[in-house]
Amino acid sequence: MNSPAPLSKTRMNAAERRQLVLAAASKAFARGGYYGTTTDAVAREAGVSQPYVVRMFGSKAELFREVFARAVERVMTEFEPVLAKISADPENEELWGEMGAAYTQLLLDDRDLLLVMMHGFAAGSTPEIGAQARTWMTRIYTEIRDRSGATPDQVRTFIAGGMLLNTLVAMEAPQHAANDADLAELASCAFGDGLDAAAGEAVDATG
Amino acid sequence: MNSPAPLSKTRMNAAERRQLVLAAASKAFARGGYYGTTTDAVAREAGVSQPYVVRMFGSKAELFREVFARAVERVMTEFEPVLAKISADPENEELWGEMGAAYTQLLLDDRDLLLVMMHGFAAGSTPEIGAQARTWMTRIYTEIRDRSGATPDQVRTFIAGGMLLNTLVAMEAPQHAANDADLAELASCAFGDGLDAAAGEAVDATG
DNA sequence: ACGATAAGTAATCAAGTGATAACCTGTCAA
DNA sequence: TTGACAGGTTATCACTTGATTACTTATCGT
Repeated sequence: MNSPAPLSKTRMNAAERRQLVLAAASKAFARGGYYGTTTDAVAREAGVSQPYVVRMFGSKAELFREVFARAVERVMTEFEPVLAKISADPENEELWGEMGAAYTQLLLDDRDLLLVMMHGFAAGSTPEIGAQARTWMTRIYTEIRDRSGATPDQVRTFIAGGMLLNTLVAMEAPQHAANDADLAELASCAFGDGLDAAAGEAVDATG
Repeated sequence: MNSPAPLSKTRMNAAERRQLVLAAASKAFARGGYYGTTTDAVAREAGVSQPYVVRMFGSKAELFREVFARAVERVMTEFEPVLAKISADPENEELWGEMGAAYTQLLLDDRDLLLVMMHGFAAGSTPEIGAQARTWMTRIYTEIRDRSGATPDQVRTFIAGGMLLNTLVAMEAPQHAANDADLAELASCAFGDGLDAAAGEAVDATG
């Protein structure tokens, strides 16, 4: 299937290589989701052989689980300081904007994380993934709720906004905003400022 | 691959059969998304042979496009009367609740529609699907905005709520709410009333 | 009756896919 | 030096999957 010429003869220790493969898998799964991504694509992205990827994680499903978990954990970590602020000053509605900004920033920083997260949720009807997806969604919800002391509806609204952002990124709305004023309006409304930075280079109208 | 014994010798005309296959495809794609669903699964669901499905629509991608389009169109149709009301009485904030209720009702009525829609959006990075996904998202946005006369942010908030509902349904949150009080709280907050009806039979904790 | 056309199916394929087994080769302790 | 283990790869498999081709058989106008 795939057998990249080893770029260098020097070897990595397993832990290092593992991180590298996880990063590659994150990128690959972000694009295609669970079913739409082959282990070979991950391997190529990582610059290793396909059997190595499979053996390293046992199975494709196991690999996805790990990538999924890392993504959610990273998101939660990024929320942490803002949640601390909200916890200290619960009345300050403005801090929710800061939460949104944190999410948007993460998106600009590493969109793959959020896309992986979304694909995990979307593949929730697949039993192997679904249970984990529910667990993570619950964790996200309770963490935000408990740390912020917000009402369920406040938390719901925030998470909902995140889901829309994920969706817009998944359909590459920012890249195509230049060709569609209405889509641009929705995107800029959802992303707030900093969208322009996110857009990167636009894509021609045929895309 | 699949060759179901013809249940009856009587034939349908193509148009009828087409609708039947589209309904089956809707169900199948709702579960697995684009990549996670085989044409054979669609065929089995429809009770026809796999080659027939492919030939009838030209390709799997074409079939999905049609299913996707029907789903979005159906959703828009369902919004129509409520949008008319909002248009006539723009100040009445309560009508947005009615929009949400319309969406929830559609969800209870035929969750497949919304799941297909979501999977279409989620698969947006696949070029064949992405362009259509963006077109539809734009259509939904402009339609709601123009017919209601609402601000972009009002519309954004509404669509965001829809995306969360889709996600929760995709991960089968209602069915598992009984086993997880926090997930149940989020779900009941997102769905509003009528969730209990949606839950149907719960599923044991291993699911 | 009959033949043309539409509504299907059976058989088959080439490509792709996750996984396994067997093998190679740096690296490092003794 | 050497030998053993960790870090990889090559080769290969069984199975799936979308698609194509060729065939069968209802149905209906004449």
